[in-house]
Amino acid sequence: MLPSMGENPHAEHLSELLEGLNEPQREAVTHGEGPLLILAGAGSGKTRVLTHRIAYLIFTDQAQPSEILAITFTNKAAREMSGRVEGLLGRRTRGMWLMTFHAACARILRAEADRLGYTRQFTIYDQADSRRLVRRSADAAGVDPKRYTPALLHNQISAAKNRLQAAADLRTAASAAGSPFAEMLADVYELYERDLLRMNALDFDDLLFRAVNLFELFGDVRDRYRATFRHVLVDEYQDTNYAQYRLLQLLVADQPLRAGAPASADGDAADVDGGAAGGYAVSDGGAPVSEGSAARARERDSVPHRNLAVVGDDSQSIYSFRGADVRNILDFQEHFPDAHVVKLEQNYRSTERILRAANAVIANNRGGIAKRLWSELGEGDRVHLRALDDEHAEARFVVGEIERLVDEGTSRSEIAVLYRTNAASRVIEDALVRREIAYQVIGGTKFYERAEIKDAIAYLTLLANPFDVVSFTRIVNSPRRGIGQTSLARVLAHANAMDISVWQAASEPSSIAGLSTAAAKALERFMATMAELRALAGTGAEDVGDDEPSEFLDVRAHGIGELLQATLARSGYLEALEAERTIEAEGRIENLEQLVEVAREFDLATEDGALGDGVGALETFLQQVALVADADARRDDESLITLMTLHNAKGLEYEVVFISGLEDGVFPHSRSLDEGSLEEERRLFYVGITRAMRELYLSYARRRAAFGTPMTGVRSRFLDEIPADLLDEVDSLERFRPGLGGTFSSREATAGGWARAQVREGAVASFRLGEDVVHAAFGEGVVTGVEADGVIVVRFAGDGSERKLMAEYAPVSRR
DNA sequence: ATCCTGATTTTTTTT
DNA sequence: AAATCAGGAT
Repeated sequence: MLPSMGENPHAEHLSELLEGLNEPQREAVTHGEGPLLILAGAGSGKTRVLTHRIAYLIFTDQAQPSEILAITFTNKAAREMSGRVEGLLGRRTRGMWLMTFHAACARILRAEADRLGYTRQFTIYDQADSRRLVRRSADAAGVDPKRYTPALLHNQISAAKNRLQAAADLRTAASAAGSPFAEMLADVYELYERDLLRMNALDFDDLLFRAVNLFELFGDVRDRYRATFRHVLVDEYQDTNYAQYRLLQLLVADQPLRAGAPASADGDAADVDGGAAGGYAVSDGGAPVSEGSAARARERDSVPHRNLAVVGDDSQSIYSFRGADVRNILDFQEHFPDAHVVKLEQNYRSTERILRAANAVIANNRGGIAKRLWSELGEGDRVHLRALDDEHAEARFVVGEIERLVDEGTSRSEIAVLYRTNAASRVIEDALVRREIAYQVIGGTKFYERAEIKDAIAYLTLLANPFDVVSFTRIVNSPRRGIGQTSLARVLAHANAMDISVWQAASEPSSIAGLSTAAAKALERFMATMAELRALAGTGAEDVGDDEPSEFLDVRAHGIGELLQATLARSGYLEALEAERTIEAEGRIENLEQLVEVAREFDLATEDGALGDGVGALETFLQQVALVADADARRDDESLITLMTLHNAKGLEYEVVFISGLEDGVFPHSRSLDEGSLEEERRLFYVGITRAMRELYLSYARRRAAFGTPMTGVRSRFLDEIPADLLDEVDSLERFRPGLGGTFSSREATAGGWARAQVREGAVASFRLGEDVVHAAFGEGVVTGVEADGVIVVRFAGDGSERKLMAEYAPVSRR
């Protein structure tokens, strides 16, 4: 299978490519056809292996760039990998698909939208948009929003989608189980789905779900992509969910190999929507296949090639809350019995002591694939552990230590402070500001989630997709135009009744029943502005509201930057902000200017027709904006300390790492204790530890304010899992160990933060199967399972949900 | 329709 | 402590 190096024109590249790789790395890079599982411990050079493998496939002529689909989880990772592949290949990366799951699916769906009953201008709703829509659906279904919050309902729907369950599947299951909660959920899900389709919109989960639908319903489409992507590579495979697994399955293999897939993955295919199979012309133009490779692809048959290379580390699986399933990586060899397996255990990042701490911590998890990280970087310093009086003292300690390190010559860009929840950044920020140390916070309040940015985007979105009710609702009265709740409701009702787009309904205010003259006039002015902008965007308004897919807006003539600027000016949005004359408004204006700048950059970057796929520039821009997380905006600025959550830190490395808030209830988080997902918290700790190259600082506070009220806390149980000889624990006097004469034991005191208040003292945790229990938050229930480690499974009467609880710590008792 | 005020709630983690 | 929400006044 391997071409001999002598005949290969790239021979010198090849040896260069393999130089400096260790044995298992080289094995992974040079693996030929067929499934490949790369178990890559933290810091073991997995990105290197992935990028070199891509280059190797191309140099050995096993694949053209356009035949490679490389998938990451974040845009940042995609960009990084793209840069590195370019470094190896030069310009030969053109045509390669190197992007996130969501971006790849969005691109495919844009090209094939008509097959599923959408137009190519479909909107992508982020979580906030989706939630707003769920709220409306729940409202329409008569659900009490107090009892079932839109957030809870959306989570349930999202989870269902990640399991590839459509509303109809939930309905079937609900009837079978006779659960009123499930019936209600199915109601909301149905309404939500109907609205999404009507608005020509997809939520995040739909991107995956609909892509799977597409491949399942249309074999020809699936075959086309299957033939196109001869090699599929996936990074962070431990974080894939069922939908992603299924998608890969469809791309590289024939049958679903996993038995016992959650519920009926087949039932939903028919459910996509009424119009799905309804005779849309098969589009040929949208196929993302370049001329040459298309020809080559056609020569090959569509027999699944099984060329799937996945890289991951089960010990770093930390996204189960969003549907990720570690089993995907654990069972890879069952899914692909002929898989070649490579283990990367040599770590090139951290000193020995840090790795020993990490190994010791993760050893407390059961199951998983045995790995033992080692490095040649020497012993290194011990892990620093500090106990502080409260969170302010902790922040001062962290900042003081940062000042010392910087004085000694450490670059600020080499220092990161990690915490469990976004809210925890505030105290540390305060301390940094006080000492005048520049920093950046990754994640948290996101640029693209700011109201003014979302407003601006909504304007553009409505121009592209006249069906988008969410965007319309958002901007119709922003800035204030005198179109309030009542008028808005009338417009929406009218659009609904007449079965026309909101745009069309709003364009003729006179025909809307019950609309006040003032409101009608305001609406008329608003729509005149929008029509103007739409004309500026390069399209007549005549196709708006038709069910026929409209042509893409041609903004090429002006550019999106200009369109955006015109939008902000003519809508009166900027004017309204300027009139406020507040510092806050000034900040908003600055943000908007930044967004215009982003749009201009986009215009420049796509000037040379790099857009491809025959997709409109505006759609592409909006899609790009919808799919970027703020974590991508990390700057490698020399002068900034970096603050972020542990989740955001995955994949990164720093010379010096602080992990703060190591208290039970904070980390591990109280909520995860309730749900019995302690092992995932431990993996998160493992991820945090392994970010550190040289120095690792762990800290906790004995007292910490939760919701404004101070609470006493206990140091994290995870700290006791690190062998004492690895620790440098200066504050030994105040250090507390259970059973050594402390005033409380870790059994009585518990979960920090608000959960602590719910805990009764001395509740001895022993529950039996079938016992009736009552929980402080979830109400009455019955024990349906008793697991190891004091974990019990309880089915609650209230909502029929089944939850795993830590009997010892959850506020649950016999009744 | 909009603004003000007091009450209530918030803290996982994110593509 | 801060942000969001509900209800009532303007």
